[in-house]
Amino acid sequence: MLSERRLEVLRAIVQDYVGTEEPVGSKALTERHNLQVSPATVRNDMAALEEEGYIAQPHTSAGRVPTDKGYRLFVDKLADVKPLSAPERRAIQNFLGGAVDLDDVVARTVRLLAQLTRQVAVVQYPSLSRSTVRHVELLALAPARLMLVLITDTGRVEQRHVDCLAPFGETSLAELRARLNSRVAGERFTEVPRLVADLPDSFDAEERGTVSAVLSTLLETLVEETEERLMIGGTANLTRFGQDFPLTIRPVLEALEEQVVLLKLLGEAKDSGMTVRIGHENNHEGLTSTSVVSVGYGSGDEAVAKLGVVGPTRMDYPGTMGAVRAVARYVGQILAEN
Amino acid sequence: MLSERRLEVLRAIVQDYVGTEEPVGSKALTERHNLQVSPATVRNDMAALEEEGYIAQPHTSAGRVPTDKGYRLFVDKLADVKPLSAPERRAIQNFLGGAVDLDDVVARTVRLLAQLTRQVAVVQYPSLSRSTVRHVELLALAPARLMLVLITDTGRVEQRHVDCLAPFGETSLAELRARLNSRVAGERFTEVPRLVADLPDSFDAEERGTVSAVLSTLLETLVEETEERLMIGGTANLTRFGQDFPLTIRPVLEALEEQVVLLKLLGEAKDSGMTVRIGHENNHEGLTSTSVVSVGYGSGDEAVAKLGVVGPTRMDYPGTMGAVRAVARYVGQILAEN
DNA sequence: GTCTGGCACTCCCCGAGCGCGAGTGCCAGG
DNA sequence: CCTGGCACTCGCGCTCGGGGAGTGCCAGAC
Repeated sequence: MLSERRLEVLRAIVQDYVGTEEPVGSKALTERHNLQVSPATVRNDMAALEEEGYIAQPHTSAGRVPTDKGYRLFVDKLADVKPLSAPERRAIQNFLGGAVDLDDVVARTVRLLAQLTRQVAVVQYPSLSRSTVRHVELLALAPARLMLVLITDTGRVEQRHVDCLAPFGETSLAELRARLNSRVAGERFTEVPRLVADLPDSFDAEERGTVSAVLSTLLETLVEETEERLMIGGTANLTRFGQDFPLTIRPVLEALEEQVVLLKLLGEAKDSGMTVRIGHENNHEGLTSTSVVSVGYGSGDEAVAKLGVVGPTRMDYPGTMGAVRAVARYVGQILAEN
Repeated sequence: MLSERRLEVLRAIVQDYVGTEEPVGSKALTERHNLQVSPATVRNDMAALEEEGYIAQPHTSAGRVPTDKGYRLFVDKLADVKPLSAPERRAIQNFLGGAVDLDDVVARTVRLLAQLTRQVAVVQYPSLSRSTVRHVELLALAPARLMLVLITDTGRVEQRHVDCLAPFGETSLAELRARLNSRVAGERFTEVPRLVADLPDSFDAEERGTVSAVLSTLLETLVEETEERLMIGGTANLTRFGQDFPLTIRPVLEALEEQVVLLKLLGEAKDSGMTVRIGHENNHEGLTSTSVVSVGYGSGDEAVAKLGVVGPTRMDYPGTMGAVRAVARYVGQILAEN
């Protein structure tokens, strides 16, 4: 077990390194933090911390740098989430309040997060699988072609075309629309398959094919994982990463473009509470020198999606966590208001 | 007026510089292109080209590099659009053909363009102002709250909430829906205001307020310029820019994040035919070392939106133009099929 | 007039060498 | 267990010089 002071030294190293972006030495530490001990003592502590794998030196006789393990300990034990100031909170509320629709909410959230944290922001659209159905709309585009529009309680809209074998009358369409909605409106997506299973039975044989086609399109839409969308912003902040550029920034940009990677990352995070994944914990080659801070958000108690930021492992964790948490809360509020 | 050979020299300089990314000298030129003249002659030509401002040297006694003016001449007079190969075209068609909805079409187009050109791709969503209305849907969310859904011929869906002063019956709602659609379905957005102007008159006094509210929300949606959306991809390709990184890449990323900037850029491009804006022609500080190749696309003869790529001024113009044009064509086809 | 070969000149790039300074590990003493 | 002292290490930045690619100019040939 590490002594109290050694933890204090680790905290100081993390803080200084995050601030200066340069390896920190024993002398500088004692000067900037009042540790009440001499540099030599700190050196001994550092040697111990290095032994345990919390810090490392880039070269012999250089200062120390926290390792992923060191950041992990810092986040778990040594850092408190830093709450935002009142003006900051007001600004968030004002900014998000001006949104006109879901797209706009997400877009504004991304901008906001990127600006607050000065890092890359990622916001997932409210997930279909955890939402409920607000309304299903059916339109005839052509005699044998329908459009299915699915509207969720979070305001998300999905649309699909359905080709019917036989023309489908306006009366039948109205009936199907009415029955469909009376069954699924307000229900969770996961319940829908069960609720509509016997719907085709109540239609004439000749209409049954089309009804089934509509239903299967609907079900497909509900489970479609590829439709887990997200929005990214603040990539320009990547340029503040370091100066060893192409090597660092390239794989990160590539990872960010692969929405699959990000969705997986967010998916692996805890459903409730904040998740911080540091460096190698991301299990992704391009993201070994980045950390991801994410948290769920939703209109009610339950999270409908996640948002977060991606930044260098060398980031201001308390501040970032504070911003992420605050933004998630306000987004939840905005969604609840609609 | 420049002689034939001097133009040939300029073309060779552009081609070599694009290939090697290094200033090109007279000797290398004569070796790689069979100009049938000696380096000394080429040097004279180069001096003339420099005099005219088509090329420049980074330092005394270094090779020459094309200027924006040089690229401009190259694009206008010396280069032909390079058509894609048959396999490439088939690949495009296959890839785009798999799209399930408009979002997917746009997303796939972005990926495709980025991959083909190895540059940053930008695709504008079909513009509302040039589309026609396919359907307007009205749903009652609550007694005094409606949702307005606007579906365009390009498959785009916009939704807005409308608060009514007084509850609005289901019958009235159906009537409004029917009348609204019979007037505007199939019409261009620009016509809509005229077509619905007298609609409130045909309703009872007490319903008129709500009808007006719905209409004004509809009109707002139609003119909403902020809703000109676009999608970006391939930013990782920026890392191939050069090695003097932070300085080059930073402002470009920032410009790309400002969708307003991009929309302005695309907006200034010609409506028909391909537009190439080179370096300073973009009138944007962050984009002085990038060129934008853009073209309109649409389901019919007329362009409903634009797409293009952003890359270094030192880019393969013929190839890029070929890819952009081909992709635009196929996207148009896909849209027409729906 | 136009092209060519020759020649002197310029200037960037690259690697070697060097001093400085920050930081370390270790040790002896409090 | 902490502290001050001390020798050592090693990366960084600087300068310096050689090599090479490229240029401009000029005189001569076609």
